[in-house]
Amino acid sequence: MSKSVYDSLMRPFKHPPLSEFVLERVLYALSDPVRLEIIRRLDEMGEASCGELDGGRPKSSMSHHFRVLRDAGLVQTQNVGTTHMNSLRRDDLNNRFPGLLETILSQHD
Amino acid sequence: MSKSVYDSLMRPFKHPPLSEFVLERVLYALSDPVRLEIIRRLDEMGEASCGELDGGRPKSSMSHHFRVLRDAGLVQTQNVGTTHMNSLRRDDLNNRFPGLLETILSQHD
DNA sequence: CTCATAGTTCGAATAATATCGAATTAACGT
DNA sequence: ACGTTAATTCGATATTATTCGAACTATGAG
Repeated sequence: MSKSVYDSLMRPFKHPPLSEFVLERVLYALSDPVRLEIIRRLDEMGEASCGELDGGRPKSSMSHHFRVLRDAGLVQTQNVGTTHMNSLRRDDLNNRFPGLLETILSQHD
Repeated sequence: MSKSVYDSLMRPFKHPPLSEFVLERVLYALSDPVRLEIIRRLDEMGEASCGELDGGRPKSSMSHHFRVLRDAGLVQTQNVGTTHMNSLRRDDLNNRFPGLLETILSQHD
């Protein structure tokens, strides 16, 4: 599911394995407006750096939110040069919680 | 959607209208293990009193959790005699957030 | 009317989160 | 090496939640 090819690039961050995904933690991570917005943008954009997604918010705040999202298994972050590229762990999420991500992302207003 | 017939029975509790449902609030309400369990039991049982769903937990704690669930629009509570009967606001939820409740309830482990 | 039952509300203690500046780390360009 | 950029970690503060006993409310039974 996760690409072992990229493992070395993702070393600095803990990306939990499927077996450690917890539904409550995923729902909690998505219950914050800032984090939900991050997920929506990543859904549209495919991938984005942290800087592209702050809405003028301090980096340290954003970093915190990204960590919550990573810990929940929603986002994976890989170092590419000096920036951190984030993307959704779509396949992993759909494998562990079928339909959940798509259903939440399909909600509007 | 909500039955006006029952309005008088539900007076003591504020049940938000569809227009006030907020996705983040719903996700937050479900991110607590106790509350998620309540929702799962209500899904199985159809309806239940508060007392039937406490797992030996204090009444005041349960009352708090039910309030969070009501405020999010997940649960409706009506006074019937001396007990409070709770049930899922299935139709309202499916109307406002199509598929969300079912998708979350279909997750296991 | 009195008592018991079912839940709520209040209040206080504890715990968990959020926010953000400052210091830190890492990788790149020159 | 040095400076720059990108983002994390640290630490402090503030906000918000959780928990639960005690007091309160409402309903029904006797």
